[in-house]
Amino acid sequence: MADITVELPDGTTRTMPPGSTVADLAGAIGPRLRKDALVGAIGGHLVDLAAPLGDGDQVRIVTAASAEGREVIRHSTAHVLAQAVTRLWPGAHYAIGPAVENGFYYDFELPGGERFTDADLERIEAEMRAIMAEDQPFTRSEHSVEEGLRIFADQPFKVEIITSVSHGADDDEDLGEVEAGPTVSAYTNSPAFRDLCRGPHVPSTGRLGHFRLMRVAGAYWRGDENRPQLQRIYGTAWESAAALDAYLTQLAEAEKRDHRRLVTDLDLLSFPSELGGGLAVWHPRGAIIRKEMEDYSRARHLAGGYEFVVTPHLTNQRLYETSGHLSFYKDGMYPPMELDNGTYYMKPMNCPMHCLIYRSRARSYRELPLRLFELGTVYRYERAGTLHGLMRIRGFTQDDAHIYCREDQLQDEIASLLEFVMSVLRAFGFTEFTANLSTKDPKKYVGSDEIWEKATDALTQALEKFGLPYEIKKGDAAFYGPKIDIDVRDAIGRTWQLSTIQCDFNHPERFDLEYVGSDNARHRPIMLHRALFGSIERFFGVLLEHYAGNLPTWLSPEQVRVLSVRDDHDAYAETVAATLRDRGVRVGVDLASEPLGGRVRTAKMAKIPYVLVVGDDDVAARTVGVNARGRAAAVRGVPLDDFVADVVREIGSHGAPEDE
RNA sequence: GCCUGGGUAGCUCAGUCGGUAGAGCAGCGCAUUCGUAAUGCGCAGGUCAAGGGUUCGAAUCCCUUCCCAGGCUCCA
Repeated sequence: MADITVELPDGTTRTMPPGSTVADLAGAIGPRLRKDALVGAIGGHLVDLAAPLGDGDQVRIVTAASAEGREVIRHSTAHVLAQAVTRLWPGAHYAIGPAVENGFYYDFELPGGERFTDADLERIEAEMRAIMAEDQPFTRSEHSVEEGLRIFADQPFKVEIITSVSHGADDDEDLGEVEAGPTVSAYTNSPAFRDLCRGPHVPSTGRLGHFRLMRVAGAYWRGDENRPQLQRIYGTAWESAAALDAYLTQLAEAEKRDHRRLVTDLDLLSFPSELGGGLAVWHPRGAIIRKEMEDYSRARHLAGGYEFVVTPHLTNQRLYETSGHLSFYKDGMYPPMELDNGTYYMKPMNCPMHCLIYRSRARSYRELPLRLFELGTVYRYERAGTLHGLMRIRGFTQDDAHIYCREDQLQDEIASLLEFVMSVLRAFGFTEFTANLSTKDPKKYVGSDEIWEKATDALTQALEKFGLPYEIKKGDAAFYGPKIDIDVRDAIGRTWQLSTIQCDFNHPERFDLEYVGSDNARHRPIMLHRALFGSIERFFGVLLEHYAGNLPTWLSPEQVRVLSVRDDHDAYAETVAATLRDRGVRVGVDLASEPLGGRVRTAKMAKIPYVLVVGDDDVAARTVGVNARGRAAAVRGVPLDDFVADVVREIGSHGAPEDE
């Protein structure tokens, strides 16, 4: 047999003896690579190290510390999880077990309807470590469909997968397990355990080990709430102990900055159970932050050519019949109130009401674009299990605007909108943005193809203009028009979807909105929906987590706290506070009733940007001792007037003590 | 809505086999007068989420409801 020549990623070629595998190739390149190699990629398709090479193949060796490598590790760890569970619970059925972001899961059905508890995780983890210590090889085998059905005869979920794939189903979930085709593949890592799987896997279980089982959860088979609910075990797995530690540290960090903890610790707001789930009351400190956010938003909107409107929280159902929402979204609305003059609903959105304002009189083309803005509070009956602090809540306030414009204005309007959105988000400390562009679902849409194309173009060009990285989500648009969603990246690298810009060809039609053009004829305007924060509550939560509670000075409820060293400095402390207050600074005073150290600590724990300490020297020289948040040492003897000027400047520029 | 786990003082949590509830922090009072992350002592604080059941006796066992956490599903 002739030698095999393969091409490596750098373009060089290498000739190998016939029958060589990916592992042989890695070994030929270097012993270190042979050791680090986890799987290979032939023509971009991941394969086991044991896979044979073919002449002319383009081959790449994949090591553990790569996205592909981690995915393989996670997938292989999931197999070991299933193996451990079948050892501990003989007769357990295992369903699917893919790699996911940061880890993996596996779904099980235990004999006799038994459930996992948190305590079981420890046992399972120990069993997994034993399997890894046994260093079992993962061996691939291929079978006909009939054979596959026989092998997995006692695994009903596997049988269902094999059956559906062999019938040509193209369910993504199934394809994670097996590839469509006349054969199915399986991996055996001990005589006692075999799993249906497309692979590839690490060469042996000994290559795994930097993992941790995280939690038990219920999950519907096939993600369908009408089908049985399985027991899902989630885990995380990494290529090294260091990577695992880094991940666990990041989780701990995220937990520390959980907004639900911070709102309590900082006394910002609460969710009294008397109100029912998903409804918050804002305490004074939280309300100050919120007011600052709203004031800033209003000021920017005013400057941006928006007109403010106000609409009621309650409406007759006729409105939602006109808008068409009722038939679609009734489930998400609070139930109707039947009154003698009709049926009323809490409003779940502001758009239809803004349309009524537009329609309240004849509109001229000269008025367009007409930008209506409202901090509109809406109520949506989110299902109980979906509520999550401020992030998913039942009563919330949208910074909602609807822009009515002519077709020839669409392009410019969208471009300036995008700029406006990013500019406002930057003022809140976000610097990294990405976007998603959702395009037409060909099966479900209203409006002409022409207008869809025009609007999609306008959105695309705006994204290009600002160099915003974006992904196209084909068919993801609402039926009424294409949209851009903007994600921000926070201080610890998580992304949050905040803003949205949506084209709407439906409302203008349903509300019969018109304007009189320069040609004296009636035309239909285009409507844009856009929210910048999305919801104030959610944005507030995101901000808290982004800053870990250390809000920039302009947003801090208490910007400065003045502490006197002894009570004969109390009067001067009050003078300092009054001076700051006169300049619009929010300032508190903590007089000398308990030791200074304790008062400093209290102020620090409240994350107050500036703690001022005043004693003998300061009274004499009209100075303050400045202890800035995030700074190791205090600065003594700062002239009061200098401090006032600095802090006023910082507030105006949306700065924080940490910036200096 | 579904699965699992929870709900004990304002917060964080302990409470053994079913025998009427405990700590730290916070709060209040008194003392302390102190130069940068916890001054001391004392006091008060509870329908053990709510309702029902079992029991001589329930924070503890059972049922229902509400709320919370993590998932699933959903998210106009």
